[in-house]
Amino acid sequence: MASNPAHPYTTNAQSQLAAGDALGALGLTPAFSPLYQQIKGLILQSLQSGEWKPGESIPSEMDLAARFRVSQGTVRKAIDELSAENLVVRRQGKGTFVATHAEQQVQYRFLKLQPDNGDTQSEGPAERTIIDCKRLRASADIARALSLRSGDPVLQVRRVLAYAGVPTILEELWLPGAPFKGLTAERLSNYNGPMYALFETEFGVRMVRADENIRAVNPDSEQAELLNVPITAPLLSVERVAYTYNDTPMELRRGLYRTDTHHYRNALS
Amino acid sequence: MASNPAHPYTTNAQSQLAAGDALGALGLTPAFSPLYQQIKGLILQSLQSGEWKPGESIPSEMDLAARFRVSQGTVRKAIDELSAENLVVRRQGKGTFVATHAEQQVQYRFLKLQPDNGDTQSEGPAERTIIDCKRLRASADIARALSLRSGDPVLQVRRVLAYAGVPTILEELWLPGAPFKGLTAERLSNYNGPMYALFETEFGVRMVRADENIRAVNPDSEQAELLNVPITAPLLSVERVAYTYNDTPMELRRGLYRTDTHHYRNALS
DNA sequence: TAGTGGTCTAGACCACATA
DNA sequence: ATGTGGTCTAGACCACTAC
Repeated sequence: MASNPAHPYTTNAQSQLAAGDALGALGLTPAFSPLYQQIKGLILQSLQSGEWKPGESIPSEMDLAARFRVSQGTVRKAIDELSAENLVVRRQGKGTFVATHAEQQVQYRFLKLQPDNGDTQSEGPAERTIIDCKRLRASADIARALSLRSGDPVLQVRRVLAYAGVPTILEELWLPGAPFKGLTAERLSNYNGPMYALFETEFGVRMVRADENIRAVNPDSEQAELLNVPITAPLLSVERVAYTYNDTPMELRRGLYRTDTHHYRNALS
Repeated sequence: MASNPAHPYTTNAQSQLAAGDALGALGLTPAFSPLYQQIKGLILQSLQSGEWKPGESIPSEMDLAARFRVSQGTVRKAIDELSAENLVVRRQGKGTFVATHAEQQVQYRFLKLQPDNGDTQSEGPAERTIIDCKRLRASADIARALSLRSGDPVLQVRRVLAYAGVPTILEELWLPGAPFKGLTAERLSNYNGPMYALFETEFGVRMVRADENIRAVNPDSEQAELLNVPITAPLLSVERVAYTYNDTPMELRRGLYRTDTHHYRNALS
């Protein structure tokens, strides 16, 4: 076969095979997937390995294209998907940046509670009070949620979030012990900002997505006291499992939300 | 200027101006936007005008490219966005289809309540019972939500949804009177399927997105009786505004959900 | 076999940010 | 002036579906 000046897909097929072999060498199924998906996977690995840290810029599309030996358009499509999944943020003229919970604009990305008078647009809670931070052994349900074994070491944190002096959210959260070694109530109290930002900068753990299960419940007497409501008050129970890369669960969080002055907002599409 | 064999962006700019003029003729701001955004807008108009009906296929990318005098890639990017917004569904080898609430696969798209034991994956409620369907005048809050004036005619529907014989959802919904003229309790009772599918086929109204405000509340005595719970039971209050094309609100729905055997599931990313 | 959407490339120019 | 992401085109081939 003559080497025509333009036969893009031949080049493509070669790269595809090469990338497939790379995946095969990693012990993954060499199942067929488009080139840009494979490139996306490679970029994901670099994100996960910490080659580029949260807030930093990743190499330009041209650089990545050269590195992976594919066209710039293919890299672009890979980054398009990463951007749609909120793993990176593109900024025209500046570059593509690793997403972070520490940025002002998308702070408290996972907190859907908003004040009823929507003028103060989705700002974070004004006051945060740590109740305690204990080292425990995982019970069966905690272990299941975090993909651990019963009895594995976990950290339990409890705190209250208040808006304008009104305690509104009571949170109880569990973290796997190993990745969060060294986390104390004091460090949590001293940190001023979203807890997920602290996880990124201090422990290198980046939450990329989460699932929430929501119910209406009544508080027990201790919860009622902490939230300053009667035990007959209906409250939102929000159970969240947050995941880092590779769908690895890294946090179980159980929140009780007062919804007398706030509401949980959800956009459906 | 000589007509070079390849000067794509010149062609592009011409088309851009042409499309811009078309928009201008419609009285819209001729503000700059990329060609594919303008094409997206034109496709959206055809969807809205009913040129292609829910469930039908729209013209192929090549046909649309010829129609709008742009490249197939530009049409593709426009359809990409419409697909991401769930307005159309692509099927490889078959075509691109207008999305519908009547399809088996995405039925009850807006219903986030799921049974606690996730084995029965997000199926619809088993039994639906219409309580009543009245013609009323819009109160101030109903009017505001539906972008009507106080006193405008609206329809109010109330119904109960049950799972395995257990009444679980009590819904009260308001619709603008004009578009839904002729809707009766009988027609609702006879229809077997999602209410949004009936809206599409019988009234030509397609809901494309919705916003929900969620709270924890206690029922009043009537609500408690209909749901077969004590008035002290905490319930989820889900207030939804559903929109058709052009962000036009077409339904206000207030639901009370029992969350003793079900939960509201939300994916955050 | 033909038609559809899906992938990939190559190259050009635009819009934005920075120096 | 340079480099980044953003847009647009043209053309090729792949994967799926239907006839």
